[in-house]
Amino acid sequence: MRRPTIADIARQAGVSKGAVSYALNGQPGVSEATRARILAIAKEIGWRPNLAARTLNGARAHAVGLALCRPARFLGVEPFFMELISGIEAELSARSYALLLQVVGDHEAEMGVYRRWWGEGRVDGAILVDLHVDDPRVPQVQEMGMPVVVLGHPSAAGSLVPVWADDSSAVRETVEYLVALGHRRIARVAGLPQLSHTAIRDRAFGDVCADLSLDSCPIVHTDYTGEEGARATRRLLSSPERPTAIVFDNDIMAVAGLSVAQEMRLDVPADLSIVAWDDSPLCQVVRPPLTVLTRDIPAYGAHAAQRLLALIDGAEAGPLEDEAPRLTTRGSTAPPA
Amino acid sequence: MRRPTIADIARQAGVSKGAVSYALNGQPGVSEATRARILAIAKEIGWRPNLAARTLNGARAHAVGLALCRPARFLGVEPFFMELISGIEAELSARSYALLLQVVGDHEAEMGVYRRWWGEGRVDGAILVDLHVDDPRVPQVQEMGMPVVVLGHPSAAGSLVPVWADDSSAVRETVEYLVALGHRRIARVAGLPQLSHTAIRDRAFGDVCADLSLDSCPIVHTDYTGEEGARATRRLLSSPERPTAIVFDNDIMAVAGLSVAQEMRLDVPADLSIVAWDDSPLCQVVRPPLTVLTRDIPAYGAHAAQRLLALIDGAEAGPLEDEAPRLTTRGSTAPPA
DNA sequence: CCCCTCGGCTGAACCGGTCCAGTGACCCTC
DNA sequence: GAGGGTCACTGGACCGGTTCAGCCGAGGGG
Repeated sequence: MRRPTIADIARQAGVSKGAVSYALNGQPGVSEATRARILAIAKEIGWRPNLAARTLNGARAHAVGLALCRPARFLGVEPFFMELISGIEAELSARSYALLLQVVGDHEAEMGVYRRWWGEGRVDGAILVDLHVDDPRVPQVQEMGMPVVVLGHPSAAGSLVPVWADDSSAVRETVEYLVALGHRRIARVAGLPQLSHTAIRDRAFGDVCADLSLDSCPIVHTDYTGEEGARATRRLLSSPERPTAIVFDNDIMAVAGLSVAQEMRLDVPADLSIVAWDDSPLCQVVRPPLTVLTRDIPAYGAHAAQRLLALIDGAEAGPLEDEAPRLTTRGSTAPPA
Repeated sequence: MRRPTIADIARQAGVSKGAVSYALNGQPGVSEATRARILAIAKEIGWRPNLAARTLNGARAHAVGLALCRPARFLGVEPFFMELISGIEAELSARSYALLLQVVGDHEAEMGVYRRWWGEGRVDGAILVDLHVDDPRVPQVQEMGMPVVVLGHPSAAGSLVPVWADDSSAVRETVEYLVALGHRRIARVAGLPQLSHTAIRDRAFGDVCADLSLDSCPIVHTDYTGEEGARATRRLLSSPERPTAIVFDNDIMAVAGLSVAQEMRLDVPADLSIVAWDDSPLCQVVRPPLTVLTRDIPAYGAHAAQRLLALIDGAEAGPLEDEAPRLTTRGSTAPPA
């Protein structure tokens, strides 16, 4: 049982392929009566447009690509990507676009994937995430001429369209809040130093600490895992200038830090205040529940997808600044004892 | 700058399109000298096969589909899907297959997605997850004639190829272990009751509790969220026949349960033992670290992808029983006080 | 020396759509 | 009633590959 084609419909309706094409695509060139007849036949025999045939005529592939370049075990850890993907999807599926996903090992492999997808006509565009400082992917995709939206700060996006949020102001808001509570020694447990958003947050943290002339404001870099988060916390809490507050770059490290504090018989929040970046069910489930920097990640993904679809449609798309992360206070922050 | 086609290569090499096609596909019909010349030109001008054109000739679409039918906020919570996807991908990308992903709201939408993908020739097959009891999707995809691998127990897979693990024996192993420690009142905080693996675990739990004539063995169903896990735990710990051990169906509920216990001034593991289903960094980060049922989820995904590719290649693929979850003991389980 | 075979290649059909030029039929208008 | 315009539709080229029938020339066997 072959899939029905427009030729089958044409034969049944007693018209030409061309007329069927017009009818099915809502284009002028057929009478309403004929159109209705053709649509009825198409429905009856269960006709679906063959995407390959359409694509071959220079039409869109109706798919966009996303290559994620983090080891599988890190991907699973953070809800971020799954939420991002569901946001992207919500937008794409409304327009019947598909998402092509690939998990790759490094940036070279990632570029290989994009080149292949683009070269094969499999995707109409892509979303670039996890920008690095001086990211080599930016000039490379620019050169490919593929429509691309970048999730990250405009300063790192070259001439690509960026969708971003103001992490700096979020960092500032957090530190100012902690200082208002009375903290003078605040530490930051950051993610991978080569990521551009880590650099931006690091700088903002340094700046605000200098502005407020804090006593100490160390930054420790990690790989986002709970183990490194725990180790960093242990190190910070063992130092002579022990911080009274720590801001973590993700939820899993914050929870690990909380465990370390409890292990060391420090009370949270009396002896140590904790702030996590990105809210997740996890943050609300532990005791005390964690004060967090909240982002609407699905919306972030949806906006990126919107911008990309606009770009694919040939529209001029400018950068989009999304809502900055908001501080949501819970039980893990308080004035130092 | 148009993408180069085989016609461009043919012109440059001074041969026909046909000859180029033979050369590029490693088929007989051209001399080795010509083949080398053609390959060199193809490489030089950066030729890539146009997938649409190939697909149009009845070739494979070189993509498989995966539609996930859980609300976005649940998806983000559990590392399961991200790990599963990375496992699937590892296998697919080795064969240059792409993964089409879509997050849908309900089973009807999911079937719509599969029908569209299959009808449009966008995918060569699909992977079905989260089987329900008497799942309507099973007969429907069977009817479509699309190659499909099911992640779930053979009893629910109809004539589709199942890839599964023996959850029953894992449940039994866990309960027997807890009983060996001295527990007589063991509860199970389960996931969505309509999921077929929940039903299987429920039955196994009931069976082993009966076999060992336990004093009480309540089951509470939840939606997998931390909140419901916490509520279920609170209810169980407030009952007159308070359990001394609880087995949770995922990690986030187990952590929520741990928090509830600590809130109620119960010591874990002295007053309450906790077991979580599926290991994750989270389980190792909390205090005490959680005893868990460990599965190699990426491998699970990889096996499903392997089976599916075999099916697509027209091979006869039988059911595949994957390794059963193993009990990994950590600090959250001990003899009752 | 002729015939046959076979390797190497060409030309064209084909996949399932889109889209453009062209063709009648019909209506309107002066 | 001739000219012009519009509408509904046809036929065929085309997208970029694959594949098949057939052609040509070289080499081998009788």
